[in-house]
Amino acid sequence: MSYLEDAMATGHQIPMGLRAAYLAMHRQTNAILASHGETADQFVILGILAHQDEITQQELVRRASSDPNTIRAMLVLLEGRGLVARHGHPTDGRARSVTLTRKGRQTYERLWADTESLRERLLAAFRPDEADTLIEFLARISEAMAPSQAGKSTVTLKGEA
Amino acid sequence: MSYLEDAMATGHQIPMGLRAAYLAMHRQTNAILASHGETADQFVILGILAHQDEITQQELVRRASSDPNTIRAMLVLLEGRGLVARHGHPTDGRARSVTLTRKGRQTYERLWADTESLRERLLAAFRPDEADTLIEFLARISEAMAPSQAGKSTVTLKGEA
DNA sequence: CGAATCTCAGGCGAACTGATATGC
DNA sequence: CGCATATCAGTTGGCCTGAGATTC
Repeated sequence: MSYLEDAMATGHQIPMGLRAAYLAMHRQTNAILASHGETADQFVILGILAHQDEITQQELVRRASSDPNTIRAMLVLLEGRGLVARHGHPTDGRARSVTLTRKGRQTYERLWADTESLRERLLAAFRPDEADTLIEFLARISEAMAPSQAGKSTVTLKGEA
Repeated sequence: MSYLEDAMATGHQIPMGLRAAYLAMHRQTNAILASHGETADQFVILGILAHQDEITQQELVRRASSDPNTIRAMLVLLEGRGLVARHGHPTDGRARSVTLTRKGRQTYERLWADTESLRERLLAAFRPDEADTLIEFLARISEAMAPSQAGKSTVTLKGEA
């Protein structure tokens, strides 16, 4: 195999591997949470709020790698079930600040416990230093795929930091 | 931070990082393919067929990390647009073997070219040896998240290979 | 017979586009 | 004014469950 064919194969394997890994994790998570009437994506929202409460929907959009319309629809669902609450932002009249209700926090803690075995299986596959490397690699992918990077290819990287 | 808290944070960062990376890539791919009326997931199907034609839907399900109903629905769409064809399997009467049409192959080659800059941006973020490591790490995640591994946690790994 | 492959009907969460209202 | 935040209507692709037909 030539150098170019190697690069082409690698350029194909990373997206396909990333896809397979994410979908496998997403399915397993959904399978576990389905018995509680929850989804993996809702679990993500609750998790973000559990770690930092009282944030705007805009901030939720950013941290959940989602978009305003999707986040709003999910919050409407979660609010209807009494897991989150939305209030007007104290200083910015446009914003809505989202918080976990007590029921929401209790629900999240149970879901976190139920998904413990999943995280164990994940961590068991990596040494501590490997896990750190993996996390850094994943961050590099996110950065490289960021919308602001559109149009910037290998060549244009020359003049950058 | 204690050892346990470190492990907990890592167990949280890997799924969130994986999610962010995949969604970012998926969005960028969809954004590029949208002008051709294609989706990233359809591009995946075409890519699998382009690399190995004449496979069963079952095999497509496995390689695309999908499920039979989804694959069928997507193939119906692709077949309606003349990109793929389905025939009865020669030896197994239950199976349907799927092939790319000439139009399908031409379409795929154009989509592959259009997404070239995306793969370049991805590869530019990693040294060749890092890319290999990343691919191996992603494969480990898929393996750890495989449905057959359900119920097997860290503890049960002791008696395994 | 059981198991595997595919089809079909129906429903749903998530993501998108585009337009709109409101406050910075 | 432009810009940011959020809402709303509508559409879609993708994924799921559950059922069935057919074939191995």
